[in-house]
Amino acid sequence: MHQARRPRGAVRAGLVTAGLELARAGGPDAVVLREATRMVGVVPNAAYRHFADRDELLAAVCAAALRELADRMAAGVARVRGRHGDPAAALGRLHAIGTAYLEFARQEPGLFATAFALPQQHTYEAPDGGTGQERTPLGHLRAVLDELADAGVLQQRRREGIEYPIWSAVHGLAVLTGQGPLRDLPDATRHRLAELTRSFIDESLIASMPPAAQAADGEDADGFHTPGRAPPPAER
Amino acid sequence: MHQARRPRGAVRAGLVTAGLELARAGGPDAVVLREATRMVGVVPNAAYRHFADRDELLAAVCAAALRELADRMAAGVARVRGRHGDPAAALGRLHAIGTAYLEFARQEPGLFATAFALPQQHTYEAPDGGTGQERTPLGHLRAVLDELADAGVLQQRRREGIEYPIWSAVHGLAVLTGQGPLRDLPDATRHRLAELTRSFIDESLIASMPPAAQAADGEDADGFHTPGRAPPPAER
DNA sequence: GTCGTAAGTGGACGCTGTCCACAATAACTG
DNA sequence: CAGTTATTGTGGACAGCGTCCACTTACGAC
Repeated sequence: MHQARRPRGAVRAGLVTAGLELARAGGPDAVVLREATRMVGVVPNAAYRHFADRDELLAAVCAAALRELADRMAAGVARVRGRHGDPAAALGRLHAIGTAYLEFARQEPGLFATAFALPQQHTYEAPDGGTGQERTPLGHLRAVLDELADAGVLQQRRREGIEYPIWSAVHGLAVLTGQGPLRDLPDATRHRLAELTRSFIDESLIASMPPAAQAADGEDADGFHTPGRAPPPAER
Repeated sequence: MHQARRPRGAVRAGLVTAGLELARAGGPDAVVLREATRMVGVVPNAAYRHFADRDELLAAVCAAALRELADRMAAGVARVRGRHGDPAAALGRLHAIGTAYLEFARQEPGLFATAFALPQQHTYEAPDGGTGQERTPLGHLRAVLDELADAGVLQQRRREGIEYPIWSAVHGLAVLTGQGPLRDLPDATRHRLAELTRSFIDESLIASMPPAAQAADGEDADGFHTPGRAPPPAER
């Protein structure tokens, strides 16, 4: 019983899906080639018709994980009401982006770790010929920051490059409280840290935040930013 | 020819040293038990007399890598002249900490990745019975922030918990520009991002930085913060 | 209808982490 | 100082992994 042929590209797509499932369950190290082929129902070597080696499969899985993160960020942004250019709405959208980022890292630790574990080689170019930042986390962040600058919340001369420190702060928090040394903190403390980081960014972003902007807090995804006093951060 | 016995604990220490070497060259995944035993000159199973499994060896290597990072941060701080409590010196020490952190991540990417890749189990308690934060990155950061608060640069009511957003920003930048999607940026851009993040932190930290504090820039480790205009950050 | 090529199979290799039973030394006991 | 015991290193084995090779099959183009 040789070769129960599948439709064009079904095996490749199946391998990526299977790899994504493995990554969701156990991070990048868990995406093992043989197991993926087993899930697709094909012999291990079949994978080598679609990927040069395991790293190339992992690269595809990473790209998929990154896209899922980007999509969740976009969904979080879209959930914030208010017309483009409204200062409060723009700030709410920035908060929504950070919240979506941190929630993804917490709810899908395996996928989050995989999204940023792209192997040495294989940068895996996006197939559609865009500028390459439409559906990436950085692309979404830039769009919101541009809106903040348009709305006058963020001064134009401070706009350039500001996405990197902001991304770093949110990403660093996600990593440290995810797999990092701050991982087994209680949820309340984790929320407190997220709130702390959010206000840290806000205070660096704008000289004086209008009261209306602070009201935009309620627009956040699902009460992730609990205003109640959480216990102070734990040691080490 | 059985057993050319070594002094007490020499094998264990040798395994950790060998593991550290492997981690330095290739990150946490490269610390492979059999290779470490080969370097020590012992049979693979000998490792199981000192570690329950590979993860426990990795945990020890992680702790060593983390300690090396902490020591470099301490060295960077110690290099900044100026008495304790002097605002400019305190700010210089904060900058030195961040610089040391980023330089370690850039010069020793394998060790840096390993330091934060502690396996699921095996938290690896420090043997000396201290409070557990003396020689850790967080401990050093806290000490400098305490000094900044004492010196009046950082308001006391903003002191609590501020170490986490700052750590997150620096760590996030290190990760993103190290193994992350921003890894193959030219050095000049990388420095510009570091400078950008530093001023981002400064602006969130203090309402108005005294001019004297800005002069403390010169105290930084080795001109990592080049004041010259670097090209703007690259795309994606 | 023939034929080239893409796609899947089977078997093998070396490497890894880990387990078991055994041997020899170091350390403690009397 | 003699004998027991715990510690440490050895040898051999196993399954699972990534990867390579030679072979076979089905599909699509001419």
